[in-house]
Amino acid sequence: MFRLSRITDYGIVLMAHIAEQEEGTLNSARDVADQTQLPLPVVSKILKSLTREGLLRSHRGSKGGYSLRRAASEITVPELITALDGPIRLTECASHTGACAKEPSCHVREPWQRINAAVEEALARITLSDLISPKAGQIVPLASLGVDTRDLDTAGEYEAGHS
Amino acid sequence: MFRLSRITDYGIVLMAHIAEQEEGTLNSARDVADQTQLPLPVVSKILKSLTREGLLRSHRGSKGGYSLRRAASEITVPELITALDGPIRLTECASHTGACAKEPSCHVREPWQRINAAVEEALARITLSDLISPKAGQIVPLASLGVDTRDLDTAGEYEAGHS
DNA sequence: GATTAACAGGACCGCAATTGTCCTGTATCG
DNA sequence: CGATACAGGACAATTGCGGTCCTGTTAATC
Repeated sequence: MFRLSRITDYGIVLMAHIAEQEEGTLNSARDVADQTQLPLPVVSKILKSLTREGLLRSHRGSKGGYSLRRAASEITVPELITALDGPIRLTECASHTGACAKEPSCHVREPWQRINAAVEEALARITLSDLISPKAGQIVPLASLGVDTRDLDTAGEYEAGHS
Repeated sequence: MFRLSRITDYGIVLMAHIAEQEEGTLNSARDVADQTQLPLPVVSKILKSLTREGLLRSHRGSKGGYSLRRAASEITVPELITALDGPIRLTECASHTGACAKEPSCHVREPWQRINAAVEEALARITLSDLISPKAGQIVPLASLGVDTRDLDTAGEYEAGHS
């Protein structure tokens, strides 16, 4: 099933929550768990991972907690996904060439690799701040993403299509 | 891990293979399995599913087999994914509203729904024929998809930044 | 009409991966 | 020194996927 793991789903919610707090706030796992209504152990685990991956900064001890390591506008969705889910690979052989014994007889690999890259690139245009700013709902990503299957050289003939 | 199921991966390979055959050819599961180097039981299972989902037409009996029900150029990637993997939902609540008890406290749902739609839309621009035509590798989809996170109207204030 | 080739539709099991919890450190604040 | 919080794993349980197989049913061929 084509979906993100629940951990990643949660992780993004948590990051968004932290990003919404005033800058400099230290968010304890407990607070975040309470406010997002997610179970504490899970929250704790995810925040630890995100810290390990360099997306959060942690402060130990009493009155400690987590805060963003970079500005929300500098953190992209694929970074979040990669941190929690591992690298984005829609198909098994999407990234590496030569990993599949059936490559000689398979004519689909290379196109898929491009599709994979394309999806990742599309997501990379969305930052954490896009997910939280109330405006973001309208401003929003990809609304009518200008993706085109046909030859890009002839992009002129592609209707500027907003939906 | 953010990926398609193996069944879907295989399914697309199989569909591409069938699409490559001369129109009107009846492809038996055995032939397809042989030529794609995939195990017959799996191939058989997948082809049956694809038939049930209306993407393939089947002919029973000796000398029977499968053929595309529609032209390859009319079959999109999300159709394939949906047929085998179910509807595209990057996150649990990406499609339906009201399924998550935490919605009131969650500020991320709506943006995610858009992202989901956007990814799907991006993939929808890719047809089966894009995956098989030898040119397609170059012409290719999405190569530098013109997706933009910021408001399209205010695109000016966004640093032209491609990475 | 008998035989064979192929699809139809499930039942079924084993493995793997994800979830979620818990426990034992270590650091920091008061 | 005590309380609070993060760090880092170990761990069990469930879920679902991947893959196989079996029993019909349909159609072509001899």
